[in-house]
Amino acid sequence: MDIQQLIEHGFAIKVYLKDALIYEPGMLPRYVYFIKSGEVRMVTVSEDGKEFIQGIFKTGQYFGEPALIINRKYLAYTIANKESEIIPVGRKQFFDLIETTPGFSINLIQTLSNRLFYKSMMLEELANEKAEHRLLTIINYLLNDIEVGDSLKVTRQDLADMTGLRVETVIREIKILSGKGLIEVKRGKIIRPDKSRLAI
Amino acid sequence: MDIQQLIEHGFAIKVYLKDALIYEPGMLPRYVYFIKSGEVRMVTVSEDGKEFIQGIFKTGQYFGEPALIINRKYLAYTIANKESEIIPVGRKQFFDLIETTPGFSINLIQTLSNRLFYKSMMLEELANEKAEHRLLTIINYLLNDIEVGDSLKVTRQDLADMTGLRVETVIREIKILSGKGLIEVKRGKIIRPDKSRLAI
DNA sequence: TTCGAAACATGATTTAGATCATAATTTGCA
DNA sequence: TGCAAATTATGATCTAAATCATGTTTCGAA
Repeated sequence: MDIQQLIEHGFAIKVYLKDALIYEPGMLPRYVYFIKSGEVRMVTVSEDGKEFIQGIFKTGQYFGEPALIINRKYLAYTIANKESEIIPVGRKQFFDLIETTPGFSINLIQTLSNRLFYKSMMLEELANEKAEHRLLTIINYLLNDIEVGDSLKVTRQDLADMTGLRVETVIREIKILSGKGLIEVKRGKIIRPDKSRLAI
Repeated sequence: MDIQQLIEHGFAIKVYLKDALIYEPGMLPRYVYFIKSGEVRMVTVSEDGKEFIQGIFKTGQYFGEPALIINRKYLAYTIANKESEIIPVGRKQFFDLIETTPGFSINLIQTLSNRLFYKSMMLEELANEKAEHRLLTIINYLLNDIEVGDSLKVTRQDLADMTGLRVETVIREIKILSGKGLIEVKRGKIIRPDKSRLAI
């Protein structure tokens, strides 16, 4: 589904400022959210306040469908990482889109499959693997999405929040991985090396 | 998609004996598997041999689509838990089904959304919550699928393999949960009580 | 009905990573 | 460009759960 098409169909754009809350756990889903510009993060928060990043969504992507489709309360908070233009699409309109927009249904199926793949991979890591392995897996996964020579723009805290580790542990393990030559770090930044070791 | 329809359309049924391997990590997906009868488990295995149960699939369900849809190698082993009749449906036929079978597309979207929901819940648990909380969450999730008064038919090892814990930890924590009255245990079996505390 | 294998149980010890404390860098923005 | 806030860094201690060891109980097949 093209965002431009949505706008032409008359859907309203809503602006969320940085750190604005889009929805929170316990709310019943009423919309699917399409991102015209900006970025949001989806996080769950444990009883003692620790965040886990369930996903990051960027321009052109949409989020919030699973809870709406199966009609269950949200599990996560979704928060704007920066000022973002979001198009909320109501339940009925969303199902209309699925039925009437050619290719949207298969696009949704692929999107869900991709997320499922990522979550299966992370579940295996969190259930069974030690800190070093977890970090290497996530780092290689993230490196896949950037150009050779570029660096990851995530903080150690972000990596901690994606792996369920603590920031001190991430800092220590990154040093170890770097020392072993398993990742390349320049001035604190993790770089995508010329030859990517892992094609995930 | 109705299994009976598949059979009428001439798809062959393959029988897997108990503990037979259906696919393993690294293989490129060629089929989606529909279960006519029986049960399979999908597990990932860590470097040191520890299993994690990614999912259990039963009669009438299908599995293996995400990897096929996004065309990536399988991450998990899929193994018959008991003798099972399985209908492998090739890539092309599967996409034909999506396009031509009324309701199949939306059924697939719902199925994927449900699995995503479960995996998001488990990721939060594995990333942030302690053994007791993890176990209580999974137990309540599983209790939802059985009748009041019935008992869970999973072993402590199964619970360990679903939560990333060790069997000794599961045994000890179940005693604690039972002692606190948070779960009901009779002769070693976890029972679904009259009033279910948690509707997840 | 018995016998061997699963499953459940429990104590002792170890350990990976959390937690706590404190400081050095880096960043962005006033 | 100066300075507070964010990020990175590092050592010391603590702890939840893993690991190891060794039963006991339950179950299913012969």
